[in-house]
Amino acid sequence: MFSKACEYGIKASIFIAINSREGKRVNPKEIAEEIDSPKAFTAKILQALVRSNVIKSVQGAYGGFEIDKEKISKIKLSQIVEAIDGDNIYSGCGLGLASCDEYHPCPVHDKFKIVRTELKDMLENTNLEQLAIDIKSGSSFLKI
Amino acid sequence: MFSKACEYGIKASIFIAINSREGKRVNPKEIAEEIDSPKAFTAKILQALVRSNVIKSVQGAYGGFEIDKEKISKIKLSQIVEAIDGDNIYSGCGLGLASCDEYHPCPVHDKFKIVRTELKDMLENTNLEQLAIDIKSGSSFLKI
DNA sequence: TATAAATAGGATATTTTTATCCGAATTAAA
DNA sequence: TTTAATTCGGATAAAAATATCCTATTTATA
Ligand code: FES
Ligand code: FES
Repeated sequence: MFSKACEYGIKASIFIAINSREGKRVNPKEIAEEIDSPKAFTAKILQALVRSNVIKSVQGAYGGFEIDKEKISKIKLSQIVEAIDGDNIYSGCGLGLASCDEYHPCPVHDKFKIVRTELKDMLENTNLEQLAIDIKSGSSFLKI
Repeated sequence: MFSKACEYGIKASIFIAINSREGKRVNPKEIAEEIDSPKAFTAKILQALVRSNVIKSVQGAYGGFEIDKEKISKIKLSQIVEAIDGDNIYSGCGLGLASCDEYHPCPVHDKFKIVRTELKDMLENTNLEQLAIDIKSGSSFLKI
């Protein structure tokens, strides 16, 4: 469904959100350990998330990654997915036609569109704060 | 969402179904042209579909690929997807945890499960005959 | 101002997916 | 029985995704 990069990106964002709510910055090493991902690869993804304004980086000593507290509840899963995997999962044809077009539909268009829209709505209606809270309360997990 | 191999596999199966309904066998060259896919790669996928009993091959001169007429309406999209991409899209965790487990859920589990189940139901309730008919009537397309 | 801790980013390596090629095996028909 | 058309399957190549490594740059603090 999502690329590995995107999975790491989502989990990393959630972990950063948890820590930012407590005023703590985190670095790639901690993040990679917490979400069980390759550190250097994760660092690349973090850079991408910084460029697309999902997270913020602070360079230099005592730096790290963080998210403005007020922004945590405003960042939707869809922004993270789009930043890393692009919008194909939302708008692309399920069978790989050049574009998903009502007037030139692939055989699964009508049925696929419903599922795709539901996925889109789900991602657009889920924000980082919701996800961070569940981790914190121990009712969901970032690894294993 | 689906791999290229899976997209080609679905489109090829639909094209074979259309032709089998008319008693015609088709070969990888015709298939690749009709679904706009690389011929040799498509041939490999056809072999996999033969091995998993989705389609039937007839070797030698005047051979080709076909599907038993009575089977066309019985082959679900889900069988094709499973044969090529496996069952991860149905049963795997959306964030890549080792397994999707109610008792050890990832942060998006509850919401993701709903979408994943809807996708599964969609694929299980769609058969090749339905898809072939729309192509034949010109209301859906296999390429461009 | 020097130092140490941190992100940025380019180069490279590995793995997986996608794609191509070619000879062997099969088979219907001439 | 020979030929031509066809699938099968192994070997290889190319491209993309995933992963690693190293150096440059930034910056807070001693
Ligand atoms: S055209 Fe294929 S999903 Fe819309
Ligand atoms: S645990 Fe991640 S989707 Fe179920």
